[in-house]
Amino acid sequence: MFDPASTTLASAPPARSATVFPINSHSIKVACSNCNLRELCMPLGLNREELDQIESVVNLRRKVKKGSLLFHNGERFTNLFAIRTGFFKSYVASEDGHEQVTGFQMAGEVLGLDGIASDHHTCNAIALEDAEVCLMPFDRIEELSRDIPSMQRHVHKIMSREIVRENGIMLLLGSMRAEERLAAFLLNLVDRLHARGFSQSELVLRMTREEIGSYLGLKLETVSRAFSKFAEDGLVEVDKRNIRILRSDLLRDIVGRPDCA
Amino acid sequence: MFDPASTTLASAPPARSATVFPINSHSIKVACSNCNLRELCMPLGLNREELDQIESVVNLRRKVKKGSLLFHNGERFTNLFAIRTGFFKSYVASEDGHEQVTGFQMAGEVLGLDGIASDHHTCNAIALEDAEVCLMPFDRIEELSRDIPSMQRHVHKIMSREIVRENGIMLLLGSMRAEERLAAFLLNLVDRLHARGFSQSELVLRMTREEIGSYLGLKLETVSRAFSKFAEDGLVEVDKRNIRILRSDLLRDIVGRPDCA
DNA sequence: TTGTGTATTTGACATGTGTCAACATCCACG
DNA sequence: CGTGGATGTTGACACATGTCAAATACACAA
Repeated sequence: MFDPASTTLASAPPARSATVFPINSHSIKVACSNCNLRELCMPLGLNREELDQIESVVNLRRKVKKGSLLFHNGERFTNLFAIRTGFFKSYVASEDGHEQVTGFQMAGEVLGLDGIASDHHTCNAIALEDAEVCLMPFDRIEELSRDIPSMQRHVHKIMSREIVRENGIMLLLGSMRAEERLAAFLLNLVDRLHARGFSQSELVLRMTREEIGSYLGLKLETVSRAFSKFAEDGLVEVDKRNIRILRSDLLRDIVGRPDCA
Repeated sequence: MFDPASTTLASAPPARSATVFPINSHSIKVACSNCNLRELCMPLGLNREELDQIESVVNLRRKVKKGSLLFHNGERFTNLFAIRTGFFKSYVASEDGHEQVTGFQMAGEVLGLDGIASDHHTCNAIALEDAEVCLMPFDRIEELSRDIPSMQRHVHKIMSREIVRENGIMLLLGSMRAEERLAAFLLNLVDRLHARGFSQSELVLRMTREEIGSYLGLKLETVSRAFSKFAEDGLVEVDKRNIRILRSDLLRDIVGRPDCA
């Protein structure tokens, strides 16, 4: 269970259908006021005028094909991106070419916060399925934050939430063993999907075993073995990337603490 | 018994002195305009009036004894803390009692950003030596950010920088081996100390091997062995917590290359 | 002084995960 | 339909790090 007060993300009412439906082939106008993800992206309790202001900022969408980059390390930072549909991974690369996945993002989540620090992105974001994002020019966000305190607070909370999330990942990477990591990962994913109106027990992985492994600090073979172990023990059913969670209680036991990543 | 905080960060004498004037045992007034850490805490290019505004926000200091908590998980969030003197660790704890150190913070750095997300802190911060911090009520920071765009940008950069830092730790924890982690850790520490006017090659560790290990996802014995290996290879001199870096070039090589042992 | 507790180092051994390899499966595309 | 490349599973083995234990040094209090 999640605590509805703790995060606006989790408290959002079901926003159905994160599957992709091509809207138009080019960038189009956005209407935040009609967007069913609004409560994930935007602060609550805005009046009509404030909503209009926001729509003047969030004025473009962009479609991102599966496998293509939304932004990359070194690119100049100008926009934050709110995911409308689709699924992304973000990752950093070390000099020797190793890739470390730093997160998987889904509808209603924000990408690009890393770029604020130096006006250039320091990581990469790639679409794991055809996706659509809303462009939010950051200087306009800052203007808006100066005018609308609830907007300002919202931006701060989104950034702080990312810091807290990464604290959780550090705990995971620093102290958990393979099966604990995978259990935490699955529970976190299914929680976030459930908050968006999807099943509590079934999910489709959009990423490879290797990408999961990179995120969890494991090799793909170890991830595969952990899946097999869970299946053997009757905790989950695994059919390629289709996962059904049978015993989330036992998964939670394995993690030791719920809701970490 | 004035002034325990004069035993500050490291072995070398501070070039840009971080020593404190004698102060009494409770919180006192602050003068940012005179603070030699201003360039770390504050945006550049503020005029007199803006500085006065800031000083009306950053109006209290607090002394923190070695070993005592600055804030803890669950505590209500009201302030950010700018470190004036001293050295902190921040950490999260899992239910089973395991502690994961999430960072070590020194003069000029900011603590408490985790609390913004939910109005409560989600980690703990403890002083590793007698310390002094400036209290910055966050609602006042937000007010100020609305009035002074360079302040707003500064706050955003500080938060983004923390996100980028944690991305780097994820890379470290997810893909580096013990000696690479320790090398990266030492280089990072000495860099930050050097930016504060301390030696490029000498440092005094304010944390135990166990705390280093927690931060790096290693056991204390592994940390100790890595230190011994570095010393044996002539990369560093290790005398308990006094470290002299002899070959930072080779340390850098170790960080960059994932196979060297 | 002596004693107690914490921190650190080092050795011997255990084990979880990585590495390498073989094989199966699936899907995109000719 | 094939067919080749990406993806996933599983086994055998290697090795980096964890675990356990002992010894040392030091700080601090009685």
